[in-house]
Amino acid sequence: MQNRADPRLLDAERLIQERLGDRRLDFDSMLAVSNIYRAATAVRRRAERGLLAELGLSWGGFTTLWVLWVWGEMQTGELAEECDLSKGTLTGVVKTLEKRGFVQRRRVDSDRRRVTVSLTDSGRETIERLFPRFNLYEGEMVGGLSTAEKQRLAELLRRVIVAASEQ
Amino acid sequence: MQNRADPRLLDAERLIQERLGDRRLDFDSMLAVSNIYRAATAVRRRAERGLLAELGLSWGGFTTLWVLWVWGEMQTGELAEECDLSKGTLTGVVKTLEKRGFVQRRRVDSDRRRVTVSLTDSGRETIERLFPRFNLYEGEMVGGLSTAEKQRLAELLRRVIVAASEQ
DNA sequence: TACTATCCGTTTGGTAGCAAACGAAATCTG
DNA sequence: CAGATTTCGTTTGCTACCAAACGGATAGTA
Repeated sequence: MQNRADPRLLDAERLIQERLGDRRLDFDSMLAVSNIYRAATAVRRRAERGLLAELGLSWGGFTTLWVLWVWGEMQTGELAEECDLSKGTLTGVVKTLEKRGFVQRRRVDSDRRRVTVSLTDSGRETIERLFPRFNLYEGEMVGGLSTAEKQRLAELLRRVIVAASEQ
Repeated sequence: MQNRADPRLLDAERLIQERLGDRRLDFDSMLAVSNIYRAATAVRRRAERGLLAELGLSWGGFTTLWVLWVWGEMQTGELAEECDLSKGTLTGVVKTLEKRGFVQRRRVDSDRRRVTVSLTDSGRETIERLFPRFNLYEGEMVGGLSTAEKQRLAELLRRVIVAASEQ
């Protein structure tokens, strides 16, 4: 365990250590997990406020456009999984994107339970204009890390994703 | 850039590389950021479904109880910042926790704009019983990592938090 | 004192997000 | 082919979450 006064820790982390220093708990895991969550929130907020708000897009809306751009027309279920959203949530997100004219729904003739979603021309233009800027934001947010560190970070997180997704 | 067929990548990462391999973009940053977000979602969902749902607590509700446990009675504004929530959101979360009998509000006499929040006995019992189990979950979710790797992960994320929180 | 500006927590209006229930469509079984 | 089961996407009911507007309270200024 690191020293309580370690200047590399965030203020909150130091305070927690002061308050709970004598309790028996897994500090390393706690700090790793809570920093994952804090980093995700910070990243999302920065992108939403600085970039996505211009177009009235939420993080989920942006992700959906991005996935459709990369994968092309998809069925709703697949799309939800790829966007890491429940299918119920995706219905709402797609509805919002449809209202904005970015995507369109199409019922599948061969199986009329199914619905596919695809980008409209406007949606494609939007994501093609937006993504390079988004990618610049991503670069800024991890800009303090070297290439090797970014890859290391991604790799460590990949293992957390796998472990946390089990069961 | 890593090889497209690199088996260490998640399926989605491979597909994205296949689709966008010839576009000019910052892949390392993209993978780092998107894995931060995916890991946070996975971690949150696992904790909510496996543990917090028992008590009808959301992630935000749990965080609030935890912060109050560590810091003691706090003013609303401070509490919101520490929980990484907007003050409007915190009002709602505290309202829910109050309904469940876990926290109580108190108006400050010396400045009647202010309100403090503190744990009730029931809230304290709840968090004291819950946190060790939560900490075990945290340990499982990063269980594939060595102690040094957990610390490394936390440290890398710390730098992302700082960079993404600027401005 | 009055008048302004600032500071706080809450409210408002909106989207996001989930689990569970639902209805329509397809598939399986006998 | 009829009835049961499974598989889809949507709807429902709820909490969470934010930004911005709001209203009461305090502090600053003349």
